[in-house]
Formats: sequence, C-alpha cells, structure tokens
Amino acid sequence: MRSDGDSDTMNDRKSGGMSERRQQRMRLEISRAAARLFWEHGVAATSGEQIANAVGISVRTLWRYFRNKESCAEPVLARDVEECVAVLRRWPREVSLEDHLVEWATNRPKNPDQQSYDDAVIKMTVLAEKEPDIRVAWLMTHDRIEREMAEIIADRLHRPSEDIEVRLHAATATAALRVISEDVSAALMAGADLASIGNSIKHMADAVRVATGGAVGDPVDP
Amino acid sequence: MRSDGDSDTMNDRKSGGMSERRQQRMRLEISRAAARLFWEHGVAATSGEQIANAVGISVRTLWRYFRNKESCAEPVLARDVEECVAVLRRWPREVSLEDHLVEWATNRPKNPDQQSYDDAVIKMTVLAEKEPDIRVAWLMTHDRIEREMAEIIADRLHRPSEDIEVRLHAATATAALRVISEDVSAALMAGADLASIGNSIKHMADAVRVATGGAVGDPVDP
DNA sequence: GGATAGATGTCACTTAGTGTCAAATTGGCA
DNA sequence: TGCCAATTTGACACTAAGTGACATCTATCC
Repeated sequence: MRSDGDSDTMNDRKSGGMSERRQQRMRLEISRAAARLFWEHGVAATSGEQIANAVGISVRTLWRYFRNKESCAEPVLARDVEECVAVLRRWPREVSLEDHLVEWATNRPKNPDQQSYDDAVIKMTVLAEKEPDIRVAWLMTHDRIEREMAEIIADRLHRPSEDIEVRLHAATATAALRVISEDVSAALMAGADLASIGNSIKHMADAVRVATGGAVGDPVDP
Repeated sequence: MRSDGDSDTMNDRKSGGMSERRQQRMRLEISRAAARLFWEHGVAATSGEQIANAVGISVRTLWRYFRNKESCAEPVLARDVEECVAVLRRWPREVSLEDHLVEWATNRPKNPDQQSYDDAVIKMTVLAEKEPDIRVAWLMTHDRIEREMAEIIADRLHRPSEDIEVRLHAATATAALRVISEDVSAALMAGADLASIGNSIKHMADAVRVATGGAVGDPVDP
C-alpha cells in the first residue's frame, strides 16, 4: 500500500483500484483537515481519531494514507514548493529563472478555494518554526524536493543526477528556496501585502543563482 | 547500577543536580547503543526496551533523555558536524576556511575509541539514506546546526543572525556540508581510503564558499 | 548527620500505528 | 446492464511508543 513518500512507479492497474488522481485528492483532503486541527489545537492535542472523524474515514484508513501523524501535514506543506518544482520542470533552457518564475506567479489562478488553501500552507509553514513534529514534516518534504531538484539541475547541466556537484547545487538551491519560503510565510502571517511577494520571486531566483555559484539560474545551451 | 566513579563530580550545580557534562555523556552512551541496535536489526525492529536494557537504565529514563526513538540517533549523527561547528566557532577571522579545517583534521585525536565511534557515525549517516526515521533525525540535526551556523556567520559578517542573507548563507552552507558528509560516509562505507578524506576537507571549504557566493570562507576584516 | 533537590524506577494509562480478515467499492468487460 | 477481479475500507485485536504520578534513591550543602 503505497507508503506516502515514495514516487508513483506502478501505474498499471487492471481493475478495481483507485485512480492515482483520487488517491492524491484524498491525501490532500486529509492533509487540509489535519492542518486545520493542528493549527487550532496544536499537534499533540490532535489525535488520529479526530483527523479521521473530520474527514469521515476510519482511523485505520487514515494510517493507510499516512505513515504517522506528522506526515499528514506534508501534502499541504509541499504544495507551494511542489508547484514551484513543477514549474521548474518545464523551465525552458533559453529562459532565465526570474523570467520563468515571474511568468508562473502571474499566471497562477486566484479563486477563493485556492486562497483558503494558500492560507493553510502559510499557517503550516509558520507552525513548522515552532512545532517539532511539523518541522520534521517540513524538512522531509524539502528532502524529497531536493531529489527532484537534482534531476532538474542534472538535466539542465547535462550531468548525471548522482554527480556530487549536481547534488550540491540541488541541496543549496532547495535550502535557499526553503529559507525564503519561511521568510515570506512569516511576513504574510504578520500581515505583509502582496507587493513584497512580487519582490521575493526575484529574491528566490537570485538566491538560487548565488547558492549554486551561478550554475543554475541563467539560460543554458540547448 | 552505574558505578560511575570518575571525576565529573564538581561542576557547576547547586545541589543534587546532574552536571551538564554528565547528561551529555549519558545521551551519547544511549545514542551509541541505539545506533548499534539500529544498524544490526533496523529501527523498526529495535524497541525502546532493548535500547534501555543495552544501556542498563529503565525504559522510563530512556524517554526522559530522548523524546522518541528516532532522536536516539541524533547525538551520534551530530557528532561530526557538531565537532565541525565547534571548530568553526573558533575560526579566526584572518584565516581561510581551508586552512582552519585542515588544522582541525590534522590535530584530531585518533585513539581506538574515537575510531569505533567514527564507525558508528558513518553507519548512521549511511543508514539515514534508507531508513526514514533516521533520515528525520539526520535532517533535524542539521536543522539545529543551521541555527548555530547562522550565529557563526552573523558574527563573521557583522550582521544580526536573523538577517535574511545570513540565514540564507547558513542554510546553503549547512546543506553543502551535509551533502559532502553523506558522500564521504558512503565512500568510506564502500571502503575508500583516508587519502580521499584529505581532499574532501578542501571540497567542503570550496563548497561552502560557492554556496554562500563567496561570503563565507575567506579571511575577513577583524 | 539531616535537609534539599534533582535523578531514577515502578506502575498505570493513553494513543499511535499494524496485522488480519470480511465486507464494500471500483473499473473493466461481456 | 450485471458479473468478475483487484483493491480499498472498516472493524477488531494487538503491540509498542510515550506520559503522568509518586515513591525512592543519591549527591550536595549546611
């Protein structure tokens, strides 16, 4: 039963199973409910039973979707960075990082559901500063991101993803994105306006370029 | 039980209390036992009771020293990087990172106990690649290191440690050190000789310099 | 030696998380 | 449409992680 972290390798299902899509949607729904409870009552004071009840599933099923309580927060925590990585995956070789990220930020949908979602993301990110269990989920999420980042960078630099330089770039770039995420979330939580966000896109791109010694961020040869 | 006749009796404490020193030594002893068990039987197959028995303490006491099973691995995992950070703390402003690290590596004691210890560190670091629970401990350890690193860098650059640039440098530098640690451990595990380690000191310094855009690594003004 | 304070052990207890199996649900196919 | 096969879910029992409370021990200070 697909423990939650691993990538989806097998897709060949004959009949009966649940679609990958639906699994993800389920995980997300659970995660949002868990995030709300974590935020309102704290992690320790939120039981697996409460989360399960909030979603309307049995406790046993909850533990089939998530290997433990903390990791219930991961899908929500991952959303922003995950989206960012998806954007990075289709980053054209001939475009700079700034331009590509700005293009993403401007084309992003902004419906109310999206917004209440972003709210949950920010809350979890801020919570990750204080609550050790959420911190763990936050770090584990970025650990996964780092691996994806290695593939993206490897592809961009025409090197294997196990190359030590590639792994270094991936680690430092991901770390930079994480710190800025934390910073932006804290600022938004404190009531900053959206104007500063536009700036942080450029900040992110710059930070990645600095963190990778200029190896990642600029257009590269096809 | 613990007939601890040796001399850490007169450290700073009012009455009855255990010295900080001794607490740390206890945590370390537990951690080494836990590391051995984790390595031999895996984390899941190692119970808190087994760890407690191996050390000769009650299970209740074990949970007084560590908040959960995974974190029993932290002191061992932290040792190398912790030592590295201690070295960084006394990094003279007028010396380059390479020179300072090399000085450390050459002056390090090499008694048999130290060596069997290093062995445990390597095993845990390698284990952290596969076992999610140890991975968590590894990442949490580096999260703590990152905060210490921020203070060191802040001091070196004459900036507050909450400064976003300082935090970025701390995060990327720590990430770089972590990746190289993983790489070196894997190499040693695969039977590499010590010659390559000497190289990796320079590699570390270079990586930190690159990761921080040159802000950290060179001598700076007093 | 006695008072004091923190460390440890014991025991009872809560709850996170798993194994197992029967019932329900899903999607493919005739 | 309705049956089939794989899979998901729920229910229940169970293991083990982790905590609270309290008595006991041990070291230090007077």
